[in-house]
Amino acid sequence: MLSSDADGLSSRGAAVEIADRPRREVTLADVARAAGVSKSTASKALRDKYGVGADTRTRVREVAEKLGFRPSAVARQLTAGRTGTVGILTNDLEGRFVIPILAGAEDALGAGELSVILCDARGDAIRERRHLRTLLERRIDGLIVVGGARTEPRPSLGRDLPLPVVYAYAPSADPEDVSVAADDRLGGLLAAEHLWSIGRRSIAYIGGDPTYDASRERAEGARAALAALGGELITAPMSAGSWTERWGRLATARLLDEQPGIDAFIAASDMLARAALDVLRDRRLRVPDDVAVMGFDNWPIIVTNTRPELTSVDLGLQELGRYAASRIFAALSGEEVAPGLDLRPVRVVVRDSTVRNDVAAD
Amino acid sequence: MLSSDADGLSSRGAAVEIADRPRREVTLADVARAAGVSKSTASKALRDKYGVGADTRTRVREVAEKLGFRPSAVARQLTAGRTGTVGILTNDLEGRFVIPILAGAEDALGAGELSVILCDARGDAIRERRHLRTLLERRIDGLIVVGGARTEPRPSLGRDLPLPVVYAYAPSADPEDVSVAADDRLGGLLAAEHLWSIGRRSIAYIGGDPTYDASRERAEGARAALAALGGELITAPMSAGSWTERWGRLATARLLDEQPGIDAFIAASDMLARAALDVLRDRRLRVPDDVAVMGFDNWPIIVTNTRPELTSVDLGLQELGRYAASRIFAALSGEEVAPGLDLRPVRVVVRDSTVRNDVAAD
DNA sequence: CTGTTAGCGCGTTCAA
DNA sequence: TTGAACGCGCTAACAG
Repeated sequence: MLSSDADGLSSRGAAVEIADRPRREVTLADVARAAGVSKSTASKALRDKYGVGADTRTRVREVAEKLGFRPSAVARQLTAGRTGTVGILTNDLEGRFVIPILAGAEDALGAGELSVILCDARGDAIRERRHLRTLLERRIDGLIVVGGARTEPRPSLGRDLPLPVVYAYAPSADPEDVSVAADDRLGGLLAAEHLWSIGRRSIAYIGGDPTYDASRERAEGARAALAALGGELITAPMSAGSWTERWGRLATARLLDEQPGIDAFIAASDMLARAALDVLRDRRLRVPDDVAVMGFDNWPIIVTNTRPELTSVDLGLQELGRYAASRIFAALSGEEVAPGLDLRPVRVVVRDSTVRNDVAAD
Repeated sequence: MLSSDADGLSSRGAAVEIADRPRREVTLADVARAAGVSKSTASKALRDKYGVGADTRTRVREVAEKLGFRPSAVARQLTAGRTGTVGILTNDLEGRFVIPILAGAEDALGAGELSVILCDARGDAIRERRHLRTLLERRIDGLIVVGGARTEPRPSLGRDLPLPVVYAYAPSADPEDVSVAADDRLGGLLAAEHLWSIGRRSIAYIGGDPTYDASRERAEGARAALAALGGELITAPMSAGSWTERWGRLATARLLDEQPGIDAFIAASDMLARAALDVLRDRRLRVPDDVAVMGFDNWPIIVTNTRPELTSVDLGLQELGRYAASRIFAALSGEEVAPGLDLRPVRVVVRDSTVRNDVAAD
């Protein structure tokens, strides 16, 4: 069922008036009347303001409690000028990258008493404008724009928005906007360093769709790290690359055939790494003994289900969401938030596919 | 960067007053003044109401446009009594089952001009109460409670909430509440019928964590279907079951060893099905020729990446979210929504792991 | 310490 | 066709 019925008030003055009204919320005036004080006194009493007698306060509170009074945030917002809401605008709600960011942001915002209004434009610019309009009319205090599948810069929503805006994951194309994103290049760099540190010297990269910046950045990072260490990154022509396991298997096989002696793979995603594991298994190559493998994303459901479990670069997306929220808070409290792209650190999570920790089961 | 600066208005009367105020939104009064009409006229003009001259209307609109007027939803809500918002309360935002439901609901609600306020209680009852309080104070028009990982009934939020509430995925324990969920039993039933229809007569079930209703319901459905067809479902003792691939491999191996002649597996999840595929592959059993395999969830990233691609039961979660939203709309428009659990249909998505469609690649 | 008054920004009577 | 006045629920400024 839906709407409930009246509450258990009664007693006191306005019995007749309230009794059986077709569903009205209990208002401050009701409380004040029932407590025999004025609205402003009731208001103060309920909010620990100075200037209210202790006895009055408790009486008002009891009455409010009994009546089931819920102060209307709407009314409060009208005078306060702030709504205590932050919009989160995304284009790919179903994508798995958006979720952790969203979760992190919601968590941080909620802890700061801000509610999240969620909008999914599903990649449609028209819908995006519509949602933006709605959000502005709702007088949100801040806005987080969460990029979808790709990390490429996205069009700015404009500089003249009357509120703090933070772009997360996919930065804004306008350098004057505030953007936060995961540092893919650093990820590649750390991955290569990790493999180097465990003695691998013949490290190959399995890229994803080469039109993705993320795939290229990760390769760049690895390449740079190895160059600094005196090594070199082995790559395959990636013109046909994609994010499918099918491609992962193909690329792995090709690399193994053409470049004998490979002792480690960096895959641009966990799915690709998993594909690599499958191929290595088929070829009776031991992981990590013969070949170490690591992926990107640290996607729990994948990395803990492969055999052996998969070392992976964690992009810290939840933390990214939290960080985006913190930028909003900063702006809201008057701080000057520096414009531009703020690249956030990532980290390598080591598992059995590069360093054996315990008995390999199965 | 954050708050922008003034807009390009100027001209007309109140130049001094507005000029450089510390960031005030353009209000209806501003528009009215600038257009030389009264507030009420401006209001009507902007909303196609009768009783406004055509020329007046266009003039007001031009002015509003130029001033960048955005009617405050907050103010409107105060008198309207409705806020045009729906709360979505979940306990497992990061879980992959919540997302499609959330996406479906957001889509349907957004199309109906309702905004979504998202709250994640992360399984904490205290936090849930707090969020609920906030939502009620924000005067949401409706509430959707989206269950997390498990499908078991959850505690009701109470019968006396002054708004329509719909529980999705995990129903409310109170039969007086409105609940919608995927029909797991039907899923098991359809799965078994599908396999039977392609000639399989020795069908085994790989369950997940046996403490999950979902795992048991699916088995029940399959068992019932086979019983009706004159068959019997082969199961393994599931006391040790879980949702990991590790368990999936174990269970598959055990079933194959103990029950020779199995020609089909129904796994309680796609991950488990994937594990089964791995074992079958290791044993050089052909899929689907020797053994057909199907999973549950129809999780895109998994089912399209296995070899062969995986037949799976789609729980229609996005549609479930949409349906939950529709229940809210119904209640909001005064319809009587029947209380109780409303089980929604699921469907089998056939792929190569049960019926070969095209050349097996790789 | 308490009560009265005046908005917040909009929509909606009801007169003019 | 237009405008003045009121109210939505609450808070903040002032009086008492």
